Amino acid sequence: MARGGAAETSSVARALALLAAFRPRDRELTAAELARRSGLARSTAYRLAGELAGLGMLEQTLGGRFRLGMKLFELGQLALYQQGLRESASSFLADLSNATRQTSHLAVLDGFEVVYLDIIRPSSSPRLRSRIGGRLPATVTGVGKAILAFSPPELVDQVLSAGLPSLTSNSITDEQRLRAELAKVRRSGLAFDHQEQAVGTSCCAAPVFGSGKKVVGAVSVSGHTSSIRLDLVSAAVQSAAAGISRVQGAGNWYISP
Amino acid sequence: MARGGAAETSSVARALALLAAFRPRDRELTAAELARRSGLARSTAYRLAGELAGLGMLEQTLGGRFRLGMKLFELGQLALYQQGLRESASSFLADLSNATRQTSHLAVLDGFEVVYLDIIRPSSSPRLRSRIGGRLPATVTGVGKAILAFSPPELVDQVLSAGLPSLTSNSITDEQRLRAELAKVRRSGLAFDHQEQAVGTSCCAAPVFGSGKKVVGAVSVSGHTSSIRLDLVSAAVQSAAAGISRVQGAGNWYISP
DNA sequence: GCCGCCGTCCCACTCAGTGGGACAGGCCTA
DNA sequence: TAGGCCTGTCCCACTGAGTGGGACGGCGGC
Repeated sequence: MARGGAAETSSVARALALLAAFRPRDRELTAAELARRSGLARSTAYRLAGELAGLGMLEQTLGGRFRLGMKLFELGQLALYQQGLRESASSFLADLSNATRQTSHLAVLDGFEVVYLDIIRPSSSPRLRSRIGGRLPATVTGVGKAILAFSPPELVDQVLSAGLPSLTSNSITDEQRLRAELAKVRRSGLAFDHQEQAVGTSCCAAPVFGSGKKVVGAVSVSGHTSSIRLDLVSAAVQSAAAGISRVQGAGNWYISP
Repeated sequence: MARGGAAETSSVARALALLAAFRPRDRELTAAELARRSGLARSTAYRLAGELAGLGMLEQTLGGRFRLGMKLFELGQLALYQQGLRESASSFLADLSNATRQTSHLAVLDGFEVVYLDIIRPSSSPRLRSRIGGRLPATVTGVGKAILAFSPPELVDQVLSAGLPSLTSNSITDEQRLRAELAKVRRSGLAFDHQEQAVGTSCCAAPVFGSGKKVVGAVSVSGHTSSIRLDLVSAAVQSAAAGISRVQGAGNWYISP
């Protein structure tokens, strides 16, 4: 064999590089395009893609192009199901959206970023930029701050030392300010996002706890800054988070011990 | 190297065997359990699982056990997003559930089975057995029959020649009877499931078309046989399917050409 | 006509992946 | 307490599976 053009070595890493070559925009990619994006040799990419297609991880369309396969969706859904979080949260999220007439989110922390597990948007409400499965830096989102505030200090240190990204002029980029913010979140049980992730969007979030009172995620309600009253929705967000925590087996977590 | 215990050869196939070892029930598996289920050597399974964990496809919990990773969910969601179907269907599905007060489904065909892309259950409605990402034989479901009825004859022949599974005593197992049923579906634009997939559950489905008037999936409303009036929901199902088809770019598909 | 890019296939080389085995530790039952 | 069984974890010699360079024909634009 020979050295991979850039970095990857093992076969599985190469195969994953092919899958990771897909970005939200593109629906189908040619084998040559896959080779270019993954940095693999053309013939290798071609053969690997064919193999992945045989396994259902990719699908080959009539033009010989490739797109992400249904098996991938199936496995991903299984991953979610096994975490159990979304299942127990779904009805609470729906109630939350109905009551507030705003978009509600369920997210977990993965590395230094939050991943959205579920998003429920009332038909009346305008579409936001968030997407199920999408990810954002934890420090600029309400859900991220809600999770971090109740995470072990070592984790917070790691996240902070990785740098504080800035998505808008409101994003918190100062470490001390963020620590103070997290302390406030810890006291109130609520995290807010005042146009820190996107201009014109505000959000109110609360942490969700699992067994052992360990934080496992967060829920939020967000909407256009002009159309959402954070003070009015905060109680609903908090009670939804508490409800999900209860189902997750956290018992009565709030009202500081 | 040496022969795989059972069948698989390539590295990626081996890695996928590890992922496929997970079943809906189990949340976490030990490396040894993974080895047993996948038929791989213990040391191979151990190393591969570690590699997959490094890539985010698996997650390693404190006990050294493994579970499906968040990256998998992310990729699966991307696969769905790129198909575009669920996005455009979501509001129609929600309307459908609201209007009928029953569970609505969106499904596509994959091989000889249907895969559920989305399921919306009104909070009042009891939980059915269906699961997002779950699959069932096409011939015993309303959505499956709706899709098959408008699929190329060759595909129907393939599905039929693969055998007609029987999940309840109502499942159609006779090829001629199923062909007659599909013809009826083609005329009416509606497919029904009278306890053919599960005893006590009935369903009404309609096909969804994409560009070129090609069938791309189906929507359905289903509920407990005693609580659902199929004749009353059929119009709603049909109009929802038509709406999704319109958004998908199928134009006016119905009213036979 | 030429050029560039595509999908597809072949094949010799070689090193990455494989699995047998070893070791320590945990959890049973006896 | 001793024995058995099953873990997680690591090492390492062997080898065949995976790699990528290259070739071929077809397609589309200039």
